[in-house]
Amino acid sequence: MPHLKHLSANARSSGEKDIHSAVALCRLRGARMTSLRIAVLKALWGAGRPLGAYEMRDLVSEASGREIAAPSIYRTLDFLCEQGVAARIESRNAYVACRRPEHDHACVFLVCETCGGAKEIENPNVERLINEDAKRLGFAVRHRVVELSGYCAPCQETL
Amino acid sequence: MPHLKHLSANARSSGEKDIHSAVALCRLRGARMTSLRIAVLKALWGAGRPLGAYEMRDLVSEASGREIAAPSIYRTLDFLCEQGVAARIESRNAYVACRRPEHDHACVFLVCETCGGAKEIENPNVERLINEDAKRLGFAVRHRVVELSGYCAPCQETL
DNA sequence: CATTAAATGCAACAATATATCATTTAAGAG
DNA sequence: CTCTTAAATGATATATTGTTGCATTTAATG
Repeated sequence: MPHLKHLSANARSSGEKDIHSAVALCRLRGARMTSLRIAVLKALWGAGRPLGAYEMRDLVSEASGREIAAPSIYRTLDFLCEQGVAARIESRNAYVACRRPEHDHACVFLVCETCGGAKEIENPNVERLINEDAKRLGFAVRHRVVELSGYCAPCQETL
Repeated sequence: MPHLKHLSANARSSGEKDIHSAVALCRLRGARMTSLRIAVLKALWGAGRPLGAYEMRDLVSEASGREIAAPSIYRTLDFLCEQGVAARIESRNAYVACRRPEHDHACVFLVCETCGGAKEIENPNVERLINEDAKRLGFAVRHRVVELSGYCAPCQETL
């Protein structure tokens, strides 16, 4: 495996297999996996970090050899988020491939302000506590956003 | 107290006193509380719900009788957030007055998709769990975003 | 192959946010 | 009180992010 030194740990560990299983999951649900959707998903996995919509547009446009317009990218990203194979980082206006494609999952994202990387973790206890708060207030939760920004371990060492 | 039926519960309960204590807190820290900063803070308290920056610009412009430009509004909102007397709702691109002005607080916001209202609660356990996760990963947290969107109790009854 | 709903292309535009530099304001020193 | 100086604001332009509306293409199904 040569020429991998510029790829992040996330990108290195994300093989074709992960994308294929994400694609398969969407297909199982009856969703159409078009070439654009697959291209966007590949770009997300390949980046291994949150990508802005316009950054994504440039990547996919270059990879496909033609100009993809912003609305197509936004629609595609919306679709991937609905399917749970991607997630939007609200505090960054950016999108990442999601490791937990089950629907309505509650992830915690840790976003590094230095390298721009995002780590996704699960914490059922956080989800439970939050849901308890909501229930106590009679609030019907449709979507959860739990994001931490700061400095990841590698970036702290570099300083 | 006449003519209050169009104000939200939040707005009703937010008197001058709250604003004054927020202003006093900022002053104690050595911050300059200018007329623009106070006007923006008043608008935030008065609204009792998250306001977008441009919505804020229109409100403050009308109240002051002259056009305030977007950059001034953004700078002012940034300042109020740094002081902890306001908070940004990332998933809404909006700002609310903050009931817990202590710095580096971890609030949970419950934002209603129907009425646009936002309720702010504290949950030290959520904060603790999140911090434990971060610590385990060697991640240095600088900022936390915990936001729920869904339907508040009153809006559920209306349906 | 025809039908049809979903997906995409495309152009314009709306909403959100920032950069830059000139000007004003206000706190503290003398 | 006036001067000095740093902070805050004004003003203009521009960058970035996201959406609307409608025409066209694509792909699943009969």
